[in-house]
Amino acid sequence: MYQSKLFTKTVKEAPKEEEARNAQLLIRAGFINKEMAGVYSLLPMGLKVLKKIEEIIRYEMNSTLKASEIYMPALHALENYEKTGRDDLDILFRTKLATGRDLVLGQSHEEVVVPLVKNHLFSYRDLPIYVYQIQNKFRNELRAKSGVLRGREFLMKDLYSFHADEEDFKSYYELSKKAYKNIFEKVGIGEETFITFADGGTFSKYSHEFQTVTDAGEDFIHLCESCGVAINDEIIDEQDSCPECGKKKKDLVKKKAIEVGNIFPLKTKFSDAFDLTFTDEKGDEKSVIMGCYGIGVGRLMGAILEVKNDEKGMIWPESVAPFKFHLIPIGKKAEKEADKIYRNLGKEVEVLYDDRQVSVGEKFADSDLIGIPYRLVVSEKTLAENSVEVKKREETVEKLVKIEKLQSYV
RNA sequence: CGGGGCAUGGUGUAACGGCUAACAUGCUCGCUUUGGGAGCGAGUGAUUCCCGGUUCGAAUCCGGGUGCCCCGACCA
Repeated sequence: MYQSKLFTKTVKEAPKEEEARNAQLLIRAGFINKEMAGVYSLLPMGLKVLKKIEEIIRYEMNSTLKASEIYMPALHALENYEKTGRDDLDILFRTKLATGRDLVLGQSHEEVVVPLVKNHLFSYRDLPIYVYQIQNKFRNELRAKSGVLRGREFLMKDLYSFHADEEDFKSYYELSKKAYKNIFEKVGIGEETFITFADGGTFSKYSHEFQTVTDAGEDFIHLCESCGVAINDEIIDEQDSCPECGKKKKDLVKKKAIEVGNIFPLKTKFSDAFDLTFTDEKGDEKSVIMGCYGIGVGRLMGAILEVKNDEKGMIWPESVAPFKFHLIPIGKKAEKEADKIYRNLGKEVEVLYDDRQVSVGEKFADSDLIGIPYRLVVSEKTLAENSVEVKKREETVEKLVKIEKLQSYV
């Protein structure tokens, strides 16, 4: 893409109202626009990053977890929440139809997916069922905070599983841990992200969260460094030791972290609320066992950024970067060759081509801010060697690479 | 929702109750310049968040709103 065609601009200083590192960088680089507290527009490069994260999630949902993607509405009937007892949640955005019927904006989709599945589930032969969606959620938070980490409208992946018995649920739940681990590794924060025992609510001992260690986080976890599992601070008082390997509580390390994912055994809480049942092999009617599995997609983008940045700007992992290469010509004489390189590389990978007539310093500063993995500089100097200077964003060393060898980086 | 802070061109900041609200940056035009946010010149851009009050006079003081940020509470 030609940088001159990008309608967004970078700015030197973030608005002073943003203190969160993720919001400062995303706004300075023109990835997002703030509409109000906790509500952001996604601009071209921000959207590209988000779409890449979505695709990584989709792949794991489809291939590892064999789930089917659907898309449910944001407008929900309040009646459904009366059935599950969640109609008094204070984070619900409430609204009405013109006819007066009470509605809420969806903050989660159990109240929609269970009646939906009820229309398609009758026999044990129909089970298990796995459905997921990637969709905006609305939560009327008393306090939005930390940039994109806690918004009032935000993109979320939510998966719901339906099982005939506890064993079948259990094995799927374990598989979901694996899928989640794959996702966080692929987006580049595998080393900082830990599965964490958390409160299971009234009907399960535990749920599990995926917590990314960063000072920007709003949770505290107690990390067991021997087995790489953590315990959420909210349940630490009930524990004597690591539930995974038995290491003593006093040897766990307390860290600040952000919850990027959560998986939750629901037992029959929601299926019972809507009489979601099936007929088993013996002809008996039984309740369906459920699980739900969430990932905050926008929050994940923010969490990646909190982990991957330096004083100059963002450092995107290649898997989610808006572009792979940032091509920068210096001087009139380099432009012709840069055009040619852009045409060749651009056929195979995403290249942001800085074709703007601005000073070198500005190009470099913007390049560091935007944080594309590979910076390619073409100048009279490099052309004398028939080369291009290649620099990885996360490294300080540059090296000259012959133009014909550039293909090996694709 | 409890506590604290802030609000001035697009952005970042300045201005004793008193002159035409200043500076930087941005943007426009011209010249110049191309290996780290370049230089010179000329322009442009503001209902000082809103409503009310005090005063001869309010960006500045007072009252009430609203918005934003931070701490806490909350977070199936």
